[in-house]
Amino acid sequence: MSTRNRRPTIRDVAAAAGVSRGTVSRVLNGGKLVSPEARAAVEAAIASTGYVANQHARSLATSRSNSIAFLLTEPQHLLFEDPNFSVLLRGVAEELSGREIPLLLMVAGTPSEWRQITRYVAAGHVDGVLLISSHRDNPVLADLLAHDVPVVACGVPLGYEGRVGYVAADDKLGAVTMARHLLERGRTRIAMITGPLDTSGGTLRLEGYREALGDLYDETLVATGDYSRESGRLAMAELLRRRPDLDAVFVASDLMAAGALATLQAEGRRVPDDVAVGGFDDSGVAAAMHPALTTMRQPFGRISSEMVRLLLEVMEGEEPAGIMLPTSLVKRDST
Amino acid sequence: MSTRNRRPTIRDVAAAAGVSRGTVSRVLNGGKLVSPEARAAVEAAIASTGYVANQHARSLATSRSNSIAFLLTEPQHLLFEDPNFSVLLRGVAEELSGREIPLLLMVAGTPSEWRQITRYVAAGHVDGVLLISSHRDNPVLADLLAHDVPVVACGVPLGYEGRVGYVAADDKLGAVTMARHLLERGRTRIAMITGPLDTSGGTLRLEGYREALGDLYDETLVATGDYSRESGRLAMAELLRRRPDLDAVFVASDLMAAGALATLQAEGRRVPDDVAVGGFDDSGVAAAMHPALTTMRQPFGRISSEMVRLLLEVMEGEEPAGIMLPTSLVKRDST
DNA sequence: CACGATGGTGTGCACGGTCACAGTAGCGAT
DNA sequence: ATCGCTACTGTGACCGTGCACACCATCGTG
Repeated sequence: MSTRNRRPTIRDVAAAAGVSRGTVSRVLNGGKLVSPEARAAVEAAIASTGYVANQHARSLATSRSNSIAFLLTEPQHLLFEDPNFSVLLRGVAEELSGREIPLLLMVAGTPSEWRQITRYVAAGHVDGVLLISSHRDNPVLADLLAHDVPVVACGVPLGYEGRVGYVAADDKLGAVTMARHLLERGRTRIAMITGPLDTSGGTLRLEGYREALGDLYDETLVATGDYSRESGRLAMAELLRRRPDLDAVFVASDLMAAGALATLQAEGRRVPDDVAVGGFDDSGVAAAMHPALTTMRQPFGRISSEMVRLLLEVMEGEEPAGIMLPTSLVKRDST
Repeated sequence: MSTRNRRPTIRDVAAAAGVSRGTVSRVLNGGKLVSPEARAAVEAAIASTGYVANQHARSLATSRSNSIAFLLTEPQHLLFEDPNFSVLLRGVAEELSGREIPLLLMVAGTPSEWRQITRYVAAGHVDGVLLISSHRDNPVLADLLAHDVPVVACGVPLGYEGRVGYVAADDKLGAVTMARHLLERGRTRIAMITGPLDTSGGTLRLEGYREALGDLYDETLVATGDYSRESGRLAMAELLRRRPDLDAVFVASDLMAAGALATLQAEGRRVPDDVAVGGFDDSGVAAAMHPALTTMRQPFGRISSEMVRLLLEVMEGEEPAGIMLPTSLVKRDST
């Protein structure tokens, strides 16, 4: 007399409600062609039997999985270090939890994992993909598009504009804003530590900085990092070697800014008196730094919710749109 | 002449290989009763057709989903702030990526989400659950066990020892180690900022501290936080008010230690000269703090890989085991 | 030579849904 | 009375697998 008989199926519900499977199915899928009495009976039967639809059977019949993937095509250590990923992930999970759409987390850091994931996704195991931070030479995006998989990218997808939906912060304008802010503070030898230049965020922030600086721009003021704290530390050291006279630095991520700040302080530069430091992201570390970091806030909450919304639209057959969200300057103590 | 006909099925493969569906199925599932020629033919056919098994059909037939869930039963903002979660998540994803087992991320911070998730999991949509940080009053664990869902918890599951598998760092011994380290440094008025006391990590670290202090223990030296940076800041302020004479503080997480450090510095206490600070976790912020934080390293990599290994075992029908992993003291500049 | 093992293979059914289609009842209009 | 229309309901086929079972050679053995 175990209660571990069998999960109730749609047939059990139909029997309990005195209707047919078809009617139960219609109730489940919100069809309008159901009489009020039948609907009530079915709903009562569902409650009394404790019925929960079998997603696998449903997927088999409809060939839709009703799930989406959060795909990270970065070496794993970046998920580990960069807080932005987890912030995005959180936003997406939150946005999705109300909609009963399961979220699959996929991390593919190596070419062999790229192939594996592509195969898996192309096989129809997920209905759509939220693609995070794809470098330009990464073939995953092209493969997904070739298989008609709905994709929404985070950040402008270099080389695929118009063919794939995306949500991005306005990196260029943000960089312009920060650079102008530093100029207004009276700084004239403003260095920059960029992100990887094969990503849209990396290049666009550099572009904005360059544009805002105008004649003050000089390539000896620019060093490149990879968004890790350590790379910020190294890039700052390199910049100080090349341009000991610099009086400000715009760092393309808060985490790199933390590294840069450590270098500056180790070298005895006072921040912001000797060198002003501006970051990008407004991640958790920004406010906790000493001095607290002036930075450009990215609207991560909106980015993730818009990504989800857009992906669902694309999955419905809409044309992929591109959404650009504004960043905002958060003034603290480092500038 | 579109290539968008239809995904190849096991029948297509069978036809291409000149064998029956059954034989293809046997090859796919590693059955031994297949002749070498048939196996070779099937493998060639799989390659030429680009066949990928339909997971939904397979799950329907076997009533196993071949996926596991990473279930976070915390208010969402903690995922946002606490870096340990993402470190664990990364470890789990890494461990799983080699095994072709998809990982579902579920976040359930409210009672209504708990019910929803429980329903979903109990309906058989995942084969097992990695449960992260369940507070004692959380009914999710009990519900999952009641539905015979294989579960492995992170940290000792208070009240369920023996009934559910778990992987934990040795919190108590770690706390003893840190407390002794502070004693060896000659400190005698050692305060503690604990984690939430309805979690095993929270109580066990307090126990270890208390045991190591012996006669030096005094309840005015203890304040409670919730693992957030802000709570560390507040708890430290409270401790300084109660015991301005304290000369060391053991903080139950690095993030809270960062908050505590900020308070200490704001109050003009020199670290470590006036007050030594010890953390717990060895998360990314520890080495980046000023001064760099002495802390207990938790073996997150091993924790996540052992959790996965253990869960797979339980899913195979093994009895749930408990695994305790050692922590290690990382001496830096704050003690 | 009959026989039972043994290794290999093909086939029907079940898994739990969805969906197209056929069917029915009620009702107003012709 | 017949017809067509509308609102609803039931049914069978099908989605792509795995699995139990039946079957078929082959071969060594008594």
